[in-house]
Amino acid sequence: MTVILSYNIVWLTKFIVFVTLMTFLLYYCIMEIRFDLCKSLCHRDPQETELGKKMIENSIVLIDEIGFEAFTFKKLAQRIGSTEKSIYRYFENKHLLLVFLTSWYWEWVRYLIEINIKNIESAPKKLKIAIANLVEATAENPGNKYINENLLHRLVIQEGGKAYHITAVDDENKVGMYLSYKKLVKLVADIILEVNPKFKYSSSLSSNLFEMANNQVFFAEHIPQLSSIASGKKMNQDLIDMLWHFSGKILNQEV
Amino acid sequence: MTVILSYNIVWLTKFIVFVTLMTFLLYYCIMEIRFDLCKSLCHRDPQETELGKKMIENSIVLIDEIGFEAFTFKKLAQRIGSTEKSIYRYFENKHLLLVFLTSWYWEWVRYLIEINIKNIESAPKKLKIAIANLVEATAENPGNKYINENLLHRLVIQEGGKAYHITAVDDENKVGMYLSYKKLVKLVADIILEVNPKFKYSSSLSSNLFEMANNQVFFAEHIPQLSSIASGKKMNQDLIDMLWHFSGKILNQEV
DNA sequence: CCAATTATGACAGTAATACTATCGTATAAC
DNA sequence: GTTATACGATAGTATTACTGTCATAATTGG
Repeated sequence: MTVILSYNIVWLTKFIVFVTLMTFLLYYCIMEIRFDLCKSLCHRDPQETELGKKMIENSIVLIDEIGFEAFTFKKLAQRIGSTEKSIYRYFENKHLLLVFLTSWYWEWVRYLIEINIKNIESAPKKLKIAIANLVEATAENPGNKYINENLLHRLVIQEGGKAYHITAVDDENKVGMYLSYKKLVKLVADIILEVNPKFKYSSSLSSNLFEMANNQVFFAEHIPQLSSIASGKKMNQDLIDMLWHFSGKILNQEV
Repeated sequence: MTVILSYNIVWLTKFIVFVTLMTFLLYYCIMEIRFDLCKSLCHRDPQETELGKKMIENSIVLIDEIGFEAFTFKKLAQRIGSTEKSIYRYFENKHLLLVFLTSWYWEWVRYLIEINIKNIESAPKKLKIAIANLVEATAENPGNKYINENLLHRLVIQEGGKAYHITAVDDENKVGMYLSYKKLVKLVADIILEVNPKFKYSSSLSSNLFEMANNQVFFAEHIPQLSSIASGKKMNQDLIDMLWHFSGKILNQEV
C-alpha cells in the first residue's frame, strides 16, 4: 500500500511537472502575439523565424539608441551576428522595416483597446479607455517576449511620422501599407460617433487624438514650451486628462 | 505761356516716371522680406546674397519635387549652376537647410497673424484670424519675390516634422533652433488665454492647432480615411471651420 | 585706383550608405 | 535521400555626405 501510494506520488509529481511545463509553454506561445500585417511590408514574415524575431527585437533597441537616420542594416546585422543580405531577405529597406514596426504597434494598441472595451456598455467609458490605452499602451501587461512595447512606443513617438511622410505615400497607401493605422483610427472614430452620433468630424478627432498624444509627449520631453504637459511621473495621467477634457468639450459631454 | 506749360508737362512726366520707378524699387524691397533667424542655422545668411536666394528658392522647388530624402546638395548645385562646396558654405547640411526653411515659414505665418490682428479688439476674432492665417498663409499676398510661399507651405506640411524629429533635438533646442516655432505658438497661446483666461492648456491647444492643421491636410490628400476633411477646393475652408469649431468648444465660446 | 579681403568655382578625395550578385553550406521538407 | 530554402561569407557598385586645396572673380577699404 505504501509502495503503491509512493508510486502514485511519483506519478503525481511527474504529472504536476508536466502540467507546469505545458503551462509555461502555453504562456510562451501567448507571449508571442503575432499580427497579420500587410504582405507588402516584408518579403518574409520576421514573426515566423528566430532570426526575424531577433531583427525586430534589436531594430527597436538600435533605432531607439541611435535614431532612425543613423540606423543601418549593417549595424543591425553586426548586433545580431548576421549579415546585411539576410536582413534584406526580410525587408526591402529600412523604411519598410519602420512601417512594419509602427504597424505592429498600432495593431497592438487596437488589440488592447478592443479587449478592454469588450464588456463595456457606456460609450463615454469606452472612449476613456481608448484614450488611456493610446497614451499608456505598455504599462499593463507585456504582450510579447521579444518586443519591448515600452521602447516601441518611444520609437513611434520619435519616428512614427516618418513612416508615411514620404514621397511614395500614395503608392504605399494603395497597396494597403497603412491599414493598421486606418483600422485603429476607424475603431476610435466609431466610438466617438457612439458618444455623439451627430458629430461631423469623427475621423479627424480620432486621428488627432493619436497624433496629438504622441506629439505632446515629444514636445513635453524635448521642446517643453510647445506643450502644457510637463514630462515626469505625472505626464501620462496629465495627458490622458487633457485628451479626455478636449474630447469631452468637443463632443458636448460633461465629465 | 504755352511754352512754359509744355515745359511743365515735360517735368511733370519726368516726375511721374521717377515716382513710378521709385515705387517699383520700394515694391522690390518690400517684396523681399527678410527674417532674423537663429545664427546656428547657417554659416552665411542666404537672404543676403544672390547665390543664397537662389539656394532657398530652388531648394524649396526641388524638395517639393523629389522629397527631402532624395534631395541632395549636389542636385541643388546642378540646378542653380553652382557647386556642392558653395552650398556647404551656407548650410552645414541638408537638415539645417530644412530647419532654416521651416523657421522662415513660421516667421512668415507669425508676421501675417501679427499684422492682421493689429487693430482687432475682440479676442475670439483674433483667434479666428490666426486660424485662417495658419491654414492659408499664402493666399492673400505673396511676401517674397524668390520664395514661393505656396510651395513652402506644402513643404512644411510634407516634411516639417522632420525638422525636429531627430536625435539631436535637445542640442538644437538648446541653441535656439526652434525659436521661430516657439514664438508663433506663444503668440497664439496668448490669444487663447485672452479668449479664456482660466484655460489650462493654452500651449498644447496652440501647438496642436498648427500640427493638426498641417497633418489633416496631409491626411486629406494622401490617406483620406484618417480625416473628416476632403481634399479639393473647399478643403481649406472646411479645415478652418473644423479648427474653429474645436477651439470654440474647448474654450467654451459659442460661435 | 590700387591693395586686401572675401566669395565662388573647379577639381580631387574619402568614408559610409544602400544596395545587388554569387556561391557554398546547413537545415528542413517532402 | 533528394530537393528546396534559408543563411552566411564575400565581393562589388553607385551614390551620399561630406572635407581640402587652389585659382580666380568680385567686393570693399583706404
